Order: sequence, then structure tokens, then C-alpha cells
Amino acid sequence: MALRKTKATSVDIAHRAGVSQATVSRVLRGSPLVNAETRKRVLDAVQELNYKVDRRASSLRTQRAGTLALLLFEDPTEDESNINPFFLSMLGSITRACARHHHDLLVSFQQLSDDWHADYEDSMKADGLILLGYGDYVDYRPKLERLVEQGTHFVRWGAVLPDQPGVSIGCDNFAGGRLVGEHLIGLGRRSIAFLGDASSHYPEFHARYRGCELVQREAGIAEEPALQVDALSSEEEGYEAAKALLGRGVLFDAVFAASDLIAIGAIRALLEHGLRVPEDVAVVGFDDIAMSRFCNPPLTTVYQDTAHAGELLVETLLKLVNGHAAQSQMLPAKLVVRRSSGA
Amino acid sequence: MALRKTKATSVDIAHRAGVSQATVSRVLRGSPLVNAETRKRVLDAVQELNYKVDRRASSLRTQRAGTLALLLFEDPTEDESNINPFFLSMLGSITRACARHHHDLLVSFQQLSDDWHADYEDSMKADGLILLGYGDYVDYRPKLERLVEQGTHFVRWGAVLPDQPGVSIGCDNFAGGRLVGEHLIGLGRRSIAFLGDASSHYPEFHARYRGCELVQREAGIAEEPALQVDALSSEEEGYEAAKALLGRGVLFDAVFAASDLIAIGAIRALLEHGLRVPEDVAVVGFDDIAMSRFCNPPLTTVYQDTAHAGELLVETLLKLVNGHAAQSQMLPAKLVVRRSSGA
DNA sequence: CTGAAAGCGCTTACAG
DNA sequence: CTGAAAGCGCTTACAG
Repeated sequence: MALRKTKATSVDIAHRAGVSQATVSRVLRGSPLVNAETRKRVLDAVQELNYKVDRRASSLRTQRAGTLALLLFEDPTEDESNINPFFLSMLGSITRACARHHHDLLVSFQQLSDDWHADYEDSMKADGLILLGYGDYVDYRPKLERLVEQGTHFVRWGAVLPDQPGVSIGCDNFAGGRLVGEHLIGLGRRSIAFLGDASSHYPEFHARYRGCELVQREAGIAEEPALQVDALSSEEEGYEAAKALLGRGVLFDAVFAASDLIAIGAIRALLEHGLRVPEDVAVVGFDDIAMSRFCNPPLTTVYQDTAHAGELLVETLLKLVNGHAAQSQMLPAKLVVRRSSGA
Repeated sequence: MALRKTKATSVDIAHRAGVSQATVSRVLRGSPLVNAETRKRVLDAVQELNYKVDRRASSLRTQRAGTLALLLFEDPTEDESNINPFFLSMLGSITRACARHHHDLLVSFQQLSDDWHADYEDSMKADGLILLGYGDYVDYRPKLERLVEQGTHFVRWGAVLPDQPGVSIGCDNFAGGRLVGEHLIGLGRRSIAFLGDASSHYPEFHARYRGCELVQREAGIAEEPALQVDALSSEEEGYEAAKALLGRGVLFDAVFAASDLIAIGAIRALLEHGLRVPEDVAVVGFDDIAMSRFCNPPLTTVYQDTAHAGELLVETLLKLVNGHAAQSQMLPAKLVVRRSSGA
């Protein structure tokens, strides 16, 4: 081992301050039943020896880790470095929310196929779990059920559905879809293609689709199944989906992509095909990742307040950890208009 | 507290398997001195009770946390959600490297001004620290010195300098700068502006600058101080720096931006000013963030292998934690040519 | 190969 | 207001 002065313990502090170790602990825990002067002596010693309480020991004793775990999972096919920027931004906000609530954050990337249910909480490293990631909900759901069964404390980010196991926080995807539909219809577009899996396997995408669909129906536009092409959230899949759409020979004057990454890939395919965006085809995405401001043309999209989402996720989980009830909740969606929709 | 069956402990397992608690521990630690049949009985019990060893207790006993901490710090001015995408991609690769080495990762965002030195290791929550972030090196260096003094185990990502406190892993920024210079000169550009702080406060940017400078000098081009404008790594600062450059009235036919974010902001300013990229001005960035593929025009830049960097960071830190010597190391830079440089 | 026992560094009733 | 003591769940010399 590298040389280092061995760490001070509460016993060292007690010795130096001339009190018992128990008193040191009381001072550090902020107990009111300590004489002011005693407290000062202890605090001085803490300062001098640069003492920090050993969180493992205190956690072992109190049975509270003071730590939350974030499980970020992705489809196994995804490239290593290719994490969805949206989740990365969530990660930033969750980290900060944890700090505000004086908790540490353990981060782990997982594959949906992994046996992640409860590992962290079971080994007592974390008091609760935050689940974040895209993945097939049909595979996902039974895992959530097991988590509930085991009494694991967790919150997930994602679609907020009725009869869902556990507590979820998510964007109001349906309202977001409506916003997009209204925007596009308002701009005179009549044939809106949807790029993204619109089945119950991906309920977030599905809700976005339905929201937009409803607006079209209200406007008297008949549903056209050929205008929907499956895609998961990546530039590549967006590109391929747009190609496939083009190959079908159906006419369309707008594309609603289920995510910004899909939209960016779709724009590339459209331009390659000699179409102009937004003149020939208006394009709208979802997420408002940083890139959507800088791509060409800048992308009209739906903004989700990640800062608020992170705070809400942490707050909600902490409620659960402390034995209180907590509700699933939806965050409002907001349309951000940029050049790609031709407004 | 929420209801949940209380967790099984090693005592429960011992009871069920009809052995002592010590034997359970031996089996779980993989000790060779356990009879095969005994081992099986224990493992079966572990399975049945879904037992997981309490890492806090084992860590308290062994004095090893099995956890690494990642301290991501930024300038306090930065917007919450606006984390440099390059660091986010490093974070992904570090997380995975930790998993491969069976360690957990504690993540924390800090401000450079915070008193982050050693908090984590001092409270025994982590065995070592990974330091990641841009910041003024002149402010940063004394903190590194304190870390070394305290015997804290850490590795940082950043400039690899002689006489530097501690161990650093970084990209060969000087070679990267050379690559950019050679590319641009080879394309016939003669006046290369540099956007980025080129002082010892930001040694990574500085090395990139000097690498490019050297190539120009070798090509017989005199240094022109008016062609350098300070900027930290953000789109906004890139935009402002390019504006400032334009305002100076010096002629230039190329821009070397110290980071992709700066380059993207610079392109926006150049286009607004009626210049064409790359026809009038070739632009090259640094980092190869995902966005650089999708911006318009796609950005020529210098790629740093983040996947490898993460692995190296974790490996090196683990060496240190285990009491072995470890070296600072530089990763090769690689030029990625796209449209913005007009090649 | 296995068990009994000490101890890692805390927190918190229990007495006083 | 303070101290002595038990105990959180492990690991690992020490005996046998």
C-alpha cells in the first residue's frame, strides 16, 4: 500500500477532545443534547485531525446507506460511446439533485437483459434505485414486477401508464404528440409520417404517436398505416426509417420523429433524396437535446425539463425510502419551434 | 418504513446450511480451504434465500470499498444541463471500465471551487478518485498537490505535463495540434486563427495551439498574435470569439478551434457574417463529439479514443490503489476529416 | 477443513 | 448533558 498517515477515527477525536467516543458521534450527528462548549472542543479536534466520519460504519449501524443508485440501461445493440444524449442530460440533473439532498449517487450502465433487479439494494449499497433507459417495455415490465414484489425502493423514468408496477415519472408524451400535431396541421401540413416504434413495446413513442394521431383525426385526416415506420432512438435507425418511408412511395409533407436522434437521421436521408427541409418536408423531433439546436436546419422539437425531472425523481425516491407514499407524475411537454418545421 | 422481508445475513445462511458463519464467509470469498460438499450446501442456501453479502460490512472489515469515485467538475458559470458532451462520453466509458473491473462508481459533479479534495476517499466511500473536467490549471494545481500530500489515490484526465502532481492520462494534444496544422497547410491555408485560451491556465488548449503553431513555423509562416482569441469550451464562447476575431479585421482562411463546441459556435458566427465554410474559411475542431458529425457542415476534428481512455484511467487508478507504481500516459490523437475543412 | 472469537468504526438505547 | 456497552454484518488470524 502507498504510505499514508492512517485515518483519524472518532476515538482519536474523543481522545483529543477529552470526551467519550459516544459524545463525538453525537456532535457529528447534530444531536441537541450536547453542551455547547463540549461541542466546540469536539469540532475543533475534528478540524485539526481533518476527521471525516466513516460512512460505511455509520451506514452499517443505521441501516441507511445515504446513497442512491442510478441504473442506466440500453439496448445491447447500442455502441458503447453512443449513449442517448437525453439520458446523459438526465444524469447530470440527477447527480445534482442527489447532491442537494445529501446523497451519493452510484452509477451503473446495464443491459436490459442483465439481472439488475435489486442487486444494488440487496447488497445494501444503495437505499433505492433510479431506473433510466429505453428498452422494450414488454420485457421490462416483469422485471419491474419483481422489484415491487421484493419491496425494492425504486422510481423509473418513462411512460406513466395505468396499472403500472411501481412509481414512474415521465413526460406527458401524449400531450407532446398533440402539440406536434397541432403545430404541423396549423402550418398546413396534411400528411404526417411518424418515425418510431408505435407499439406497446415502446409506450413513450406510442403515446407521442397517439397524441399526434388524435389531432389529425380531429382535423378530418384519415389514418394511413403506411406513414408509420418503426425505429428506435438513434441517428442510424432514423436514417433507415426515412429511407424505408421514401421507398414506400406514399406521399408526405411532414415527419414527426419519435426522438431528436431519429429526426436528425431522417433529415440526412431526406436531403440525400433531394428533398428540402422544411420546404418539401417539415420535420419535428422530441427531447430537445443540445444537438437539435446545432444541426441543419435547427430542429423543431418537444422540450422535456430534465432539471426538474431529476429533482422529482430523487425527491420521489427519497419519499419511498423514508416509508412514505409517492405518486407517479407527468411533466408538461413544451414545443420548441426552430427552422425544420418551416414555421 | 415500507414493508419488506428483512434481508438474509450470513448467519441465516450458516444456519440453513448447518455450518458456521465463518465458513459461509469463506465460501463467498472463494477461499480454497472449504470442502467441496460444504461449499455446495452453502451456495444452495445462498441461492434459496437470495442472499447478497453486505458490502458495507465487508468493506468496513477489509478496509477496501470496491468503489471508485468520479469527480466531474466544471466552471461555475456553466449552465446546469450544459455538460460538455466529451466528458459525458468519458463518463460512459469509465462506468463500463469500472464494471469490467468489478468496482462501483460513485459520480459527483463539483465546481472547481469546491472543497472536493479527498472528501470521498476520506469518508472511506471510495478507494480512489478519477478527476475529470476543464478548469483553470493554475487554480487546479495546488489542489492536486494537496491530494498528493494526503496520500490520496487519484488519476486525472487532462494535460500530461512534466513535474505534475500525481498521475495524469491525457490525449497527445500537441500531436493533435500538429495534425491539424499539417492538414490545413496541406490544403493551402496560410492564415490559421486559433480560438481557445492558449495560456498555461489551460494546458490542453495550449498544447493544441503550440502543435499547430510549430507546423506553421516550419512552413515559414510568421506567428500572428491577433489570430488567437481566448475561449473556453462552449458554443457561446466559440461564437463570441469568432465575432471578436472578425472584429479585429485580420485576414484568415482557416480556424482551428480548441474544441468542437467552440468550432460549432464559430461556424455560426462565420456564416452569419456571410462567409462560407469551408470555401472562405476552413474550420477544424477537437474532441470528435457526436454532434460534430451532424452539424453543418460536418466538422473536421481530432478524435480522442474515449473508450480506451476510460479503461486506462480505471486500470491506472486500480494500480495505485493496490500500492503499485503507475505512470502518466498520453493517448494518440487522430484526425477525422469531414467537410468543414474543405479537403 | 472448520469453528469460536476479535474487531472494523460507527450509533443509540440505557443508566446516571 | 455524558459515558459504558451492545451490536450492525462481515473477515480473518488463531486453534484445533
